Amino acid sequence: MKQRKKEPVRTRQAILDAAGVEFSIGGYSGSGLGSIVSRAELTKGALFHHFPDKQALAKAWIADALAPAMEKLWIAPMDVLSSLDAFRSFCRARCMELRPGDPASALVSLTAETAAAYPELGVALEVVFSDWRASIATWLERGKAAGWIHRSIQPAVEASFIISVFSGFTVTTQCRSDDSMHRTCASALDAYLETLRAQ
Amino acid sequence: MKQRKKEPVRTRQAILDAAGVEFSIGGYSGSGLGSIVSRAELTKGALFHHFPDKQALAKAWIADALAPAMEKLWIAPMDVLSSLDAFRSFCRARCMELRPGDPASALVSLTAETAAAYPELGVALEVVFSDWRASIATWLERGKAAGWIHRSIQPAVEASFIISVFSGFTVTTQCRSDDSMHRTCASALDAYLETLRAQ
DNA sequence: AAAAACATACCAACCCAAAGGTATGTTGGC
DNA sequence: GCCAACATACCTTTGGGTTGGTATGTTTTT
Repeated sequence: MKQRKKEPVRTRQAILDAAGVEFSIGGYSGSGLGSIVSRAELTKGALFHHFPDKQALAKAWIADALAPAMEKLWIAPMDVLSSLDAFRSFCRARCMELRPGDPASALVSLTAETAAAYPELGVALEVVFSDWRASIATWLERGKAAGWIHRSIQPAVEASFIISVFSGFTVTTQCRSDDSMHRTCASALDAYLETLRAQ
Repeated sequence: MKQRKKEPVRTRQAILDAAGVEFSIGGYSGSGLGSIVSRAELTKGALFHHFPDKQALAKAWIADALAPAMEKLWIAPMDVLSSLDAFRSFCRARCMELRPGDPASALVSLTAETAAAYPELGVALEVVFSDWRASIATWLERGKAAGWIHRSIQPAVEASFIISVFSGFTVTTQCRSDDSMHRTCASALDAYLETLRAQ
């Protein structure tokens, strides 16, 4: 029996990575465990050693891969944005990159697909949304305190709105292969963000 | 053999209805043809007589059920909205009703799930989006001409944005069972729409 | 008008591949 | 030696899809 070197953490990560690719393309129901393990060049034995079942795998992926990816690409960079214009160009950049591989796109697609049928996954995904939302709310708070965000803005409500806008973009841009829709979305968001400016 | 009375159109519709329920809950990959026909109290024979395969069934449902439903609930009512305030309360109402059964919710969820993996379905869904977008753009045009929408607004861009906002709402409201998120979304959209007002 | 001929609508049973998951190994490493 | 970390083989169910037939209309013929 051809047995590979034993590297549990590496193996686990390989499975999560493969699962991520499959989930991002085919969604949850559309991704078979067979495709996942073969993509990772492993076997079901390895998979079921690390995860009790498919849903647990998905939850682990959400918590251990998707959430960190969101943190890295969409949340952490906001810490250094100290003006509305900086935020706007940040949003524009994220916007133009919205494609199936992007963590935000995966987050949204998976939520849309599974939240109704698999409440447990919905909860796990909501956690990620929640962090995202909170980070934007915090940023808005900072902006209000520093004076570059209008006083009338309610950070919590506004953050929910912005999250929804990005979520919507990931859906509406999904049908088009060219990036005309991406540009339109980026422009529209840009125009909208201008309304947050302190006068 | 127990054979029901032959009512092809009724049968076809029953299958489409059942498919709609299943798709709205479990998505495309998550819905089996078995569940669909059993829900319709029919058999696979009936299904495959009316539709060549699963994808064709989905496409037929999109064109013959989803699109009309969108037209009826989200598009046609806009014809009689002759002020920004009327539009705002219309949007608020649609917003509060955003749940898995709503056509917009199904449209968004299915798009998020299938657009990447099943381009043909993506095209069919894009058609629905396109009509929706066009109707809002037209409404904005009317508003500009009549003077209750600000001159600087670009109807096409703005329409895309509004569609995205609704799409995003269907996703972000999906995890929560209570309607707190619905209210937040409705309020945020309401505040946003105010910025379209002619001064 | 009735019967024969044809076409449509549907059912029951089956097929095979793939699904998620289990049981039973081996093997590397402390 | 022993247990964690894998591999192999298999099991059961469900997936989409087919097959062959039968009941029901509809049309044609006489």
